Amino acid sequence: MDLVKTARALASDKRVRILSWLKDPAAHFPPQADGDLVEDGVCVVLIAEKLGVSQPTATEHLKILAEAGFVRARRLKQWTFYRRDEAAIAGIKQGIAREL
Amino acid sequence: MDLVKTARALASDKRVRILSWLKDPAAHFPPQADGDLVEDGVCVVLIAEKLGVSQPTATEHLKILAEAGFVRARRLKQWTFYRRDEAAIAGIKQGIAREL
DNA sequence: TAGGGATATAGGAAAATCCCTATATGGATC
DNA sequence: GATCCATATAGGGATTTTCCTATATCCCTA
Repeated sequence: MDLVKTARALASDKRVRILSWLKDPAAHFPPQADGDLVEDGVCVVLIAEKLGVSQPTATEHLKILAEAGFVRARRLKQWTFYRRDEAAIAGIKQGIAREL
Repeated sequence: MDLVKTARALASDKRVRILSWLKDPAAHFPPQADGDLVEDGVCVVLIAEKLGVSQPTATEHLKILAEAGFVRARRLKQWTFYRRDEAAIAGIKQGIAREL
């Protein structure tokens, strides 16, 4: 586990909020026409709107979270849905507990 | 616990290395004339040298670690010694496990 | 295959971080 | 009190991060 890379991903209020929202997507986002909020994840546009940033900025934040292992992207039709990777996050927590 | 502040403190290779060295100061630093490495902590100059940065830069890194709760400063004579705050770090680990 | 919607990439401006030198401060000692 | 050593603070340059607009790409649908 790369502790610095993990920490950098969490060193942003916006990224931490995304992670928090994705714990319970149905409580934080409206239903989607395609893609189940819980099963498939939340689409980039919804995250960008709730975050109050442009779509490219949201994409960039999600990319950083994905590269650190916190979330996974799933492409369905023309949308990309992001959801938490709970198994990876559990591993990250263990890694932090071990290395800190 | 402020997750973003904690993450920012860890979002630097140099600060993570300091934290790691301070787990076992005697294994990483030479004996000090004043101040016990384990009891009192490690003086700023030794940390700056090992880190390969100037003294003010080391001071800045240590300040960031201290403000996030990872280390504590102890002033003895004209030296400032830094040591890990294990109780606080345990709390940080719990906080991360809870909030992530 | 033409059109359109969603996402990704490119490029650049603004802000934050990192690290330096110079200097101020704090405290011990002569 | 004068001096010296360790640390803290000030100020500034270089790099990185953040976020935007414009545009390219991907993929569905007509």
